[in-house]
This record gives sequence, C-alpha cells and structure tokens, in this order.
Amino acid sequence: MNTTKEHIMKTALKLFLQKSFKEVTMKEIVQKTGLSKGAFYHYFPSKQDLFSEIINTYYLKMAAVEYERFDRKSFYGFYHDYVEYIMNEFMALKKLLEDTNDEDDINYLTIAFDAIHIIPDFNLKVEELHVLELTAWAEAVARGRASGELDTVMTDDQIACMFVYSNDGIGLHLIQEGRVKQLGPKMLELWDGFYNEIKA
Amino acid sequence: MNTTKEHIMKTALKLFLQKSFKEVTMKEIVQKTGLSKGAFYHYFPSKQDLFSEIINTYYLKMAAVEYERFDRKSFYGFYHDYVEYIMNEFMALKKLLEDTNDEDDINYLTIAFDAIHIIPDFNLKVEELHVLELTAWAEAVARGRASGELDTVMTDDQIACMFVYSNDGIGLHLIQEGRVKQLGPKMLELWDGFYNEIKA
DNA sequence: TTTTTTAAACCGAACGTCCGGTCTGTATTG
DNA sequence: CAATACAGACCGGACGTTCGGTTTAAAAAA
Repeated sequence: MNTTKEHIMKTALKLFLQKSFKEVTMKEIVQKTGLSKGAFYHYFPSKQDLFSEIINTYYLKMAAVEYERFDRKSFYGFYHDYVEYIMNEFMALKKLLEDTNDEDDINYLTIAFDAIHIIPDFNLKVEELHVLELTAWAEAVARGRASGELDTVMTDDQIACMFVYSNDGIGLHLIQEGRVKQLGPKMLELWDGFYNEIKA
Repeated sequence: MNTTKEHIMKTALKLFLQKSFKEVTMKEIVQKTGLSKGAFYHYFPSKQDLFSEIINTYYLKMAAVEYERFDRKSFYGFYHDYVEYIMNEFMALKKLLEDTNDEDDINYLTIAFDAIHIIPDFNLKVEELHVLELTAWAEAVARGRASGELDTVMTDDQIACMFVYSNDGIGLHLIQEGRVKQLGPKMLELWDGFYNEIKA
C-alpha cells in the first residue's frame, strides 16, 4: 500500500486519539507528517474523508474482537484469553503508531463520539459489534454452566453484561486518568474476583 | 441570582451536553439565548470562563452523589435508593434545561473530556469523587455483609467496583445509542440479578 | 545510452469563511 | 445622573481548502 498515505493516516490517528476532530487542525497534521498541505490533499479530498478512512481502517477493525479465537473449553480460559487479546491489541496499536513514549495515552472514546457525528451508520456498526460481543460472552457463560464449571443464579445474559460493562466502565475511568495501558491487569483482578463468586 | 446569566448558562449547558466545546460556537450560544454578543460578554469574560462556570455550577455538583442519603439498613435498599436518586437527578436536569423534547439526549462524557483539557484540577476533583464513590459502595457492602444480608467470596472493594463500573459501562453504551434516560431501569435489572448472586 | 515525455508526488502562497472577542453606542433602571 | 444591560458592527487571526507550479522518477523514444 501507498506508504505516504499510510503515514498520514497513522499520524492523524495518533492525533485523533489525543483530541477531538475539531481540535486537530490541518496545520498540525501537515506539520506532524512532515509534508505539505498540497501533499495531503493529493491523497485525501478532505479532513473528513481522512477521518472516515481512519475509522474504517483502524477503529472498526480493532473494535471487532475475534471471540472465536478464545478458549471454548472453560469460561476461565475464555476471559483470560480476552484480557490477553486486548493487551496484545493495545501493544500492537502502540507499535502501529510508533508510539515509543509511554506517557502518551490513547482516548478511544472521543474519536468514537466524533465518528458518531461524522460517519453515517457508525452507530449501527458499533451496535452490531456490541450485540456480537454480548452474545459471545453469553455463549461462553452457557458453555461454562453446561460443563459444570459455573454455578450461579444469574442468567447468562446478566453475567455477560457484568463482564462487558465492567470492562467498559474501567476503560472509561482509565481514559479519564490517562492510564489506559493498565486496563488488562485491572480487569483481570476484578474479573478473577467475580469468577470465584460464580464458579461451582 | 442574575436570571440572564443563569439563562445563558443553562442554554450553553444544553449545547455542551450535545457537542464538544469547539463545536459549540459563540454565534450559536448567542442565537439560542436570544441575546447579543454584547450581552454575553457583559456577563462572561470568555467562552472558556462560561464553560468553567458551567462545570463548577452544574457538572461537579451533579457528579457529587449524596450517598449518605441512601438506605444504611440494607444493601438492597442502598442500591435501589441510588438508582432512584440517579433517575431523579436526570429528570431534574431535564427540567433545569427546560428540555421538553425527549429526543434530545444527554452526553455527559464529551463535556467531561473537554473539562479535562480546559479546567485545571478537573481530573483531581473527579478522581476525589471517584474515590468517595467507591468507598461509599464498599461501606454499604460491608454493612450488608455484617448484617448477614450478603454472603460472598468477593471482597467489599470488588463488589463496589462491579457496581460502579457496570454503571459507568452501561451509561457509556446508552450515550452512544442516545438512550441515556434508560440508565435507571437497565441498571436495576442487572444489579438485581447480581444481588441475587451475592445475597445470603 | 541519451534524450524526451509523462504522470504522480509534492509544495506553499493565497482565498474565502468563520471564529472568538472588542468596541462604541443606546436604552433602561435606580 | 450614573450605572447597568444590552445591541450589533467590526476586527484580526485561524481555519479548511484551492490552485498554479516544481520536483522526481520511471517509461518511451531517439
């Protein structure tokens, strides 16, 4: 693929993960890429088009978690695989952005809120992913229950919700505190506690 | 208090709950208030000052939940009081904004992310509230455990985290879907399920 | 091999618009 | 009369975008 275009997209993604669409200026994008405005508009018809392409290329692809790759034998294995997967994705993103500075945090919510306003059907796509997420978790719970691993009065959906939403909630707090990289360990600690409660 | 100033603040708050600080323009604020630029700058030295005053007057005050008002006899009563409290606060906000249109949704996260960049010590204040929140929940759990209401292998802090973060997670999703008003019922349903699991 | 052609890559000054903010003037109030 | 409350024309700067032009490098022609 065209390396310059990719370079622009990565640089802009880094900026969009730090501040909102409006706060990121063309001047800034051009400066950080080391290119000129002319070069930029040679590759993208507009700032909005760049944003759309970034969302489709990076955000939506990362948001689609591959649950089928996680352990199906035990629920314990499932959620541990999930945490490992998320941590790997996080490191892969850092590497993609060539973000050597550990201080620079990533805010994946502001970019999502912008996408809602800018990209048609973004909400629809995210909603689809959300349904897939909940069903994948609920199925993992069902398997754990069937195998005798889990024993709880809660429904599969309720447990799925607890895992998914506690994950989102912690993510939100860590973004606010600028410590997103701690998401994995934090989740594991909390989920292990909850697992002890629902296991047989 | 000065009614015109209050009118400006409420109108602007409504806008800041719909889009980001940068997306809300002075022109828009002036138009929606039905005033002029001269009038606005008579009451506020700048757009940023308006924003700061809105955060301090409305956001931070609403974010400070009065946990001491909730039931202390049972954990069940505690979290039910919490849900009722949140729903009342939500309706009070709607009324404050004279927001008769049910369609207009409330995004309290974008305004918070803006506040992080604009207001010094905002993060500190929110972090303090977060600690208070977690301790209030943990204490409620401890009381429930002491009274024999709760029986669980999870620690007080872990249960507190599950309640707080699942709340935040659902809130986040409802903001994305534009259905924040459903927060109360959604929480209650999920929490009742979890309560059945941890009760004696 | 050398020259010519061609198209993509890239540059940066310039453009019109919109932004937050100022300033001068005019009612209104006490 | 003095202070407050407002109106709106106006300002400089920043914004995203455009456009005429230059550089580069590979293909085609000599």
